[in-house]
Amino acid sequence: MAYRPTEKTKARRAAQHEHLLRTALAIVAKEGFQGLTISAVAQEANVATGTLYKYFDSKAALCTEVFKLATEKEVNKVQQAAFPAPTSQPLPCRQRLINAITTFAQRAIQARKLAYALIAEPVDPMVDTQRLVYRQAYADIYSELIAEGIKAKEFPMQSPAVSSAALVGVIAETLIAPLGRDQQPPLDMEGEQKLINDIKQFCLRAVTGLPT
Amino acid sequence: MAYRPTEKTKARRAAQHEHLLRTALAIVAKEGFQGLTISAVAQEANVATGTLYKYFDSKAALCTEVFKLATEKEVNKVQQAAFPAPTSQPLPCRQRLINAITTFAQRAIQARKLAYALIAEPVDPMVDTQRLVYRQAYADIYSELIAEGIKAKEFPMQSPAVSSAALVGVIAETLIAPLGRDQQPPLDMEGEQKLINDIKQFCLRAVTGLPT
DNA sequence: TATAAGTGTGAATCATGATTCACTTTATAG
DNA sequence: CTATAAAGTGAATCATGATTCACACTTATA
Repeated sequence: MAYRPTEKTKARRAAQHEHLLRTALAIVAKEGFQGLTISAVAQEANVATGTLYKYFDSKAALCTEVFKLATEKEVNKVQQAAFPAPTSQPLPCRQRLINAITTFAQRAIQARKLAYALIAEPVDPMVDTQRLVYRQAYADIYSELIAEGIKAKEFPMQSPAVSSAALVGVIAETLIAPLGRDQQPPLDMEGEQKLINDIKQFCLRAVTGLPT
Repeated sequence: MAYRPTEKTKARRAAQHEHLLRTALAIVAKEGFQGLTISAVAQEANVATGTLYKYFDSKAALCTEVFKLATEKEVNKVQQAAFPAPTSQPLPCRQRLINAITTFAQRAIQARKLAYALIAEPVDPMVDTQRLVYRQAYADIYSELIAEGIKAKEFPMQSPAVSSAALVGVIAETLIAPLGRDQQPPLDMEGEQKLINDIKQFCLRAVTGLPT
């Protein structure tokens, strides 16, 4: 009689799903969540608006998936910086903290609009919930690193939960918020290095309790 | 011939303006900017929607005024904590920093919904611009205090602009963001003190570069 | 009291953008 | 080729909430 989904059609469906998702991500990276409308995605992806709804239950669902996609990659990079594959010569926590912050900062500056969208851009509450998860993912990395540093006596006693959230706040406010809001001219290379360095020093003092 | 505004009518107009503004503020304090709609304000204030437009050019203008009203009071309190009226025995910068942070934290916990609305709630871009001003007002206080502390050799060399923004970020992320998003049960008195203390320690280490 | 200007009204209108759905097209199995 | 299920279409519909405006009511001068 009839029709039955096959490997080929399943693959096509998955490919389309990915295509739409990446199109949406590109829009967010260029214009922020403000520019992420169903019709914009449809237009950019050369499909009709209705098609989007064959792949995503709602705009909220789409936003969530976009958020996840963007998040995973970024968080992974920072995770690797904080917890590198073990080598013969293990790095001290202090150095790994520096690496994590620098990695985050540099990637954020590279894709400032995206970083702003993920961290700070005002978005509707549905997406904001997802953002909480995202920030927590970062905080968890720092939290683990700080706990390790305390145990190793590298860092003084402190609440890893509070300190890690604080670090996320520092970075969000110093680095990302000013970048994204308006069209402030981008910093030159030199100013950028100085900014990252100032942030790094602040975070180090805060976590280590030592003058830098 | 004709009509001319008089003292009495001007006063009435000013009173009405204030009444509407305070009504709007009350809504924000209770429900956040999410609940701030023209019709909600009208209803609460017992006027028609059209009346709002006799007093405010647009919703954006109303939001801006609400923001300012709420802001000024809060910023003033912190300002006073950071720069108290000079006494015979001037306080060290370190202590004034502690006072400023504590003041902010306690007021935020008192009126958590309002604090969340002002600092972190996702709002439309028009209001977000105003928020930038608000955060900057806080940052300016810290910035001046830090600069003074550096000059007095209480604090090590650092960028006051970066450190002050970082402090705002710390407070926003650790204190306010977790409070406002969902309906997390409020902390008990003890947990609250511990949280404030952890934040205080973090900030002190960051600014002074000394173990606490 | 007559006239001009200001204030208040709230239903109607707009604007934006998500969501639906009747219909067309495409892919698969017999 | 034919029947069936899925994918794609896009104009029409909904939902939300800001904004307008023709009209009624008040207040201040002459």
